[in-house]
Amino acid sequence: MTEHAGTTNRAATANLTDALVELSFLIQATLARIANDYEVSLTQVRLIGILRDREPGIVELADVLNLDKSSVSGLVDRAQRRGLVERASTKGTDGRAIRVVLTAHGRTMATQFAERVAEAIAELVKDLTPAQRERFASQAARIVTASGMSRSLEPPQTR
Amino acid sequence: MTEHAGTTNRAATANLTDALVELSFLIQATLARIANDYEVSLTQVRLIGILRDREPGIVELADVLNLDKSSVSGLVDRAQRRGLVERASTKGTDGRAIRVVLTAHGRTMATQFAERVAEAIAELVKDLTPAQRERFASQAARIVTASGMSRSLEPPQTR
DNA sequence: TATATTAGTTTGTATCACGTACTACGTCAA
DNA sequence: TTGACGTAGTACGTGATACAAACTAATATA
Repeated sequence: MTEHAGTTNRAATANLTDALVELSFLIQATLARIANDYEVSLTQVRLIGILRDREPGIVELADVLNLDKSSVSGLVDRAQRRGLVERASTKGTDGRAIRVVLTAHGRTMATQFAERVAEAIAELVKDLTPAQRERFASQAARIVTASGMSRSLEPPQTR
Repeated sequence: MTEHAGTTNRAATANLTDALVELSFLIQATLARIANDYEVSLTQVRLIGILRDREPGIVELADVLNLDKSSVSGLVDRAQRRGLVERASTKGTDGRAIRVVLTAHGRTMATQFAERVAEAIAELVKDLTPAQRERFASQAARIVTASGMSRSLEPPQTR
């Protein structure tokens, strides 16, 4: 039995599963490779990506990254040791809370990183026609939003 | 300027990048969540996925997983400690080499895992029509094969 | 045979993620 | 006001992951 249009059977599901899982590994490997060029981990990249348009506290970061706050505390420690972020005080509002802020160096890296990722992704999809690319992107976006996922690398609209 | 058909500009690239990166995080999170139900790591799952239709040595595994062989050695150690895999001798052909083989328990887990992943992915794409799903899967597959990636979770056809 | 290569392990280092326990600050109610 | 509770963040211990470098043992090759 070959795969023809409209089959919602087991074979089609397996194809879809394989394709999406493999695609996700491919994207992650791409991100990891670029992160490696900058000698930071993928998690560090997610961190500075989030910080591009926010100045969250540890708990808020833990929520966005879906990590325990103790994990984030250490994560910020290491990013700080590398000069990517700083802990800034909340201006008198709350004596416990801090804000995690990008340094100039961290901001530069975040920007460069985003560019390199965009290039790498563009290279991956170069065989698709622009129309196919657009459909593909919009369906991917639809799947993501339908899942109610919190965004991670490129936090979208600021509003 | 809004995004209309056929724009190959910066905005469209950013959309595509975001969508694919976020989709990859979504899929990975899905895999990680299921792996967590079985109290194994995502890497362990990749390992037993590969072993479903092969009996590779450490170096071959390192190649497929894109890890250092020393990493794989430890990975297999831990999987072995959990009764998922075993180190079997190559039958006299090469005194140095071993084969990494699934145990019955490991095989059961690999099968169950694959089923649960398929269900979860199907749930993610439930809003797309079958035709859209098919197109989406085939384009994803096209991207993966064009990249020359080695597969990781569901090693494809044995033929 | 002597040398080089290969398969795999071991050791040391760094990161990551978790849970628990702890400190310090805030909030709320009696 | 003060005492109980909740919250933000850190510290510590554990286990997994990944790497590089050094090592052993077996195999290839000159």
